[in-house]
Amino acid sequence: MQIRRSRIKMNDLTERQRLILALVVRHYTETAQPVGSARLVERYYLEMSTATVRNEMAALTESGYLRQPHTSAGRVPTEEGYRYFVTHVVYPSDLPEPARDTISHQFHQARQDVEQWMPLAASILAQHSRAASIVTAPHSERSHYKHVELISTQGRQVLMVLVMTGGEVSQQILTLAEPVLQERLSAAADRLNQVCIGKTTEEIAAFPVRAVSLEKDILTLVLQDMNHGEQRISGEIYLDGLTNVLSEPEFLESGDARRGAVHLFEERSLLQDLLARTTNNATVGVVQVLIGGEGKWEELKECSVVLARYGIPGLVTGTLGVFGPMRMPYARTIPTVRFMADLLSGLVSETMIGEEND
Amino acid sequence: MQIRRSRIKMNDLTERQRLILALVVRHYTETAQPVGSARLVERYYLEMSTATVRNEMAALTESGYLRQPHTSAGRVPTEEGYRYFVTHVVYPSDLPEPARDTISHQFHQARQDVEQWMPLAASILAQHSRAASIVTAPHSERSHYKHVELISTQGRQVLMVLVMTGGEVSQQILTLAEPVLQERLSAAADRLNQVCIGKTTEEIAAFPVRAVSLEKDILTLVLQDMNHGEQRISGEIYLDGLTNVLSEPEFLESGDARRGAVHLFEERSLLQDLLARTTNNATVGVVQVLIGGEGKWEELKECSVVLARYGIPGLVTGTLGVFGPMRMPYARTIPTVRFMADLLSGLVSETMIGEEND
DNA sequence: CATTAGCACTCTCTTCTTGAGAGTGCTAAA
DNA sequence: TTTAGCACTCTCAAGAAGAGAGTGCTAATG
Repeated sequence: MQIRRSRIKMNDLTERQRLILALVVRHYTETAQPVGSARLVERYYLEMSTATVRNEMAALTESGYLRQPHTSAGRVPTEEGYRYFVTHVVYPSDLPEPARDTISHQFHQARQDVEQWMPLAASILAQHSRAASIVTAPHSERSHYKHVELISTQGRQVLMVLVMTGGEVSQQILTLAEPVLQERLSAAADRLNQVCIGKTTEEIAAFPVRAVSLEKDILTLVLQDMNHGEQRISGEIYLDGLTNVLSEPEFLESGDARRGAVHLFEERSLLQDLLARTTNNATVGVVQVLIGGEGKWEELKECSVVLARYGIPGLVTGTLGVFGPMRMPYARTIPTVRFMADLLSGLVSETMIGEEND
Repeated sequence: MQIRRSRIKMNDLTERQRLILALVVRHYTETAQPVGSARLVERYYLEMSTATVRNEMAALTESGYLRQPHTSAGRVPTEEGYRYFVTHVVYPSDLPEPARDTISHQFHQARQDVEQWMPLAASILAQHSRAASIVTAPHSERSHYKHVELISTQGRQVLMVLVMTGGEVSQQILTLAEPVLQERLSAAADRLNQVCIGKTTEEIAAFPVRAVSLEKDILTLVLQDMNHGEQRISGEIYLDGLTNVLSEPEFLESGDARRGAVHLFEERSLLQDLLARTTNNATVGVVQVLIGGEGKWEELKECSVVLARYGIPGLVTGTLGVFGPMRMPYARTIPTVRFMADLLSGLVSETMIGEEND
């Protein structure tokens, strides 16, 4: 909004105001209660009187960084307040050693089991951030054909399993005009595999179409599948830790907030949209903080989302992050998300780099 | 409990008592409010006075089928009351034609896309039962090897994709002692595929172990994967419609109930346990109703679960069902679950029957 | 003898009142 | 510029009172 920009200049706060803003944010994050001048002075041994703090708070309120739930209550950070806190006060810091070790260790346990990586990442992220986590599987921007397998089932139904060079797998049912024996299916698959291996969608689409009906049908389906995969913005979405969020007071009290959170978690298309619109052009490894839905998402009105992309830029990437109340311990959450993104990027590089080697 | 058995005889209710119990259940299911004698007479045009109804209600309360939240409130069905209702009053009925058509139609849309079957089943089930749905992917009790694919990635890491004859797919990372070229990997996979195709875990395990190190490693991993698949009780779990349940008054008001429901939905191992213990020896197509956790599941204290197994008995089976408040429209939910189970059974037969044909 | 009208009684739920507590803003002094 | 002092505001919890819904019991009825 323009009003916002013009009314609030980035560095219009004195050192002392920044301190007080930071302390209000910190105290509110911990207690979920509006914080008053007296509490602040007492709790943090401030070397000024409550009246001084009151004056500064009045100034911060005037500037739009704090607000009062009602006339005679303490102060609560506004969206702007959190935003200022995140950009100007929380300096990029690394996750402390012990936490890094724990996470690395937890991850190392499941190194072999590819299928466990994503749910595990989601679980660890949820556990360490004490919020809800969102992790998408790494997704290739270009698919390279590796192998197709045709499995005869009943009569004219054929199950097709398509494997890409990154290890992505997709399945489809193909209904033929007439029953075909497994041998013929295998032969067809073999021929296709020889011709298509390592090829991209465009390369396969450019093949001269042969007259052989069975192979043509399969090829069409293969292309459709590969295209479908490339069209999608992200891989499968893994979620965890919804309970963490729902037990925060914001969500216990407000039925609206709760509905929003649960809805966000159930409606994958909503999540897809959120991830696509916020991290689409984001740089890998850079943490983005979305506070209060930014007017675009009604469900996120009282929430914040901390996101980062991971993977190999331009090749395979995924998104991961955390969703919680606006009153979130950003100082801990942001480094956690960054660390997890780096960790998964490493994992993806190790596994997927072969894609370009064939 | 023994007390329960001895105090309540199955058919100790008069026709009129059964009617009143049924009406209390029905009215309470609709309104979520304790039902009083006057309401009942008025609402259902009963040809008796409120005093008579009061007497019968007193009798039903004495027998343990109804209870009063407090002295001067209306009646609410007890667990026993619901149980009696489900077993003696709701007679097995089919889902009405229009609902069947709608469901079949919705399903037909996604016939080709195997990967959409399970989430779609969960979504439809949630939508039609207006509760939360639980669907597990069909799971083979015996795995038959179909094909393995080895994909060279970085250095010593190899991605293995294993396909079974029902179309099940699993992936693992294999770390070799030294780097191996893609050609050698493909050759090894080819040899393995020729030898193992169609074999079960036991048959493969019985092979004389060759000295060739690479193949041996792969074979070990293949076996481990197949075993792992057979050990699991069910396939992946798909959930939907948690919002439906959470917007029921029971869950809006009681934080405990809400926590229980969300916890059940997040903790897959809990669900696994629930499904395993209730439907393990169940007959395919028979609907089971679990009311109030039966003392075994704290999380289900105020909830009911309606479950059925589907698939081909002894070969591939899965479980599907619905989870909601104890105050559930069983007369609609039970036929819906049964119909969905039959539908999926059909689908599985069509697709998977090939398993025995090789 | 089962059924029913009549009635006193019980318990919850909502609304209103009241007082304590926390916090503010303003003014005037240091 | 900072701070002590103070009147004022607003919420929240606890208690009081009345309405409403429903019950159980008793005595009358076909």
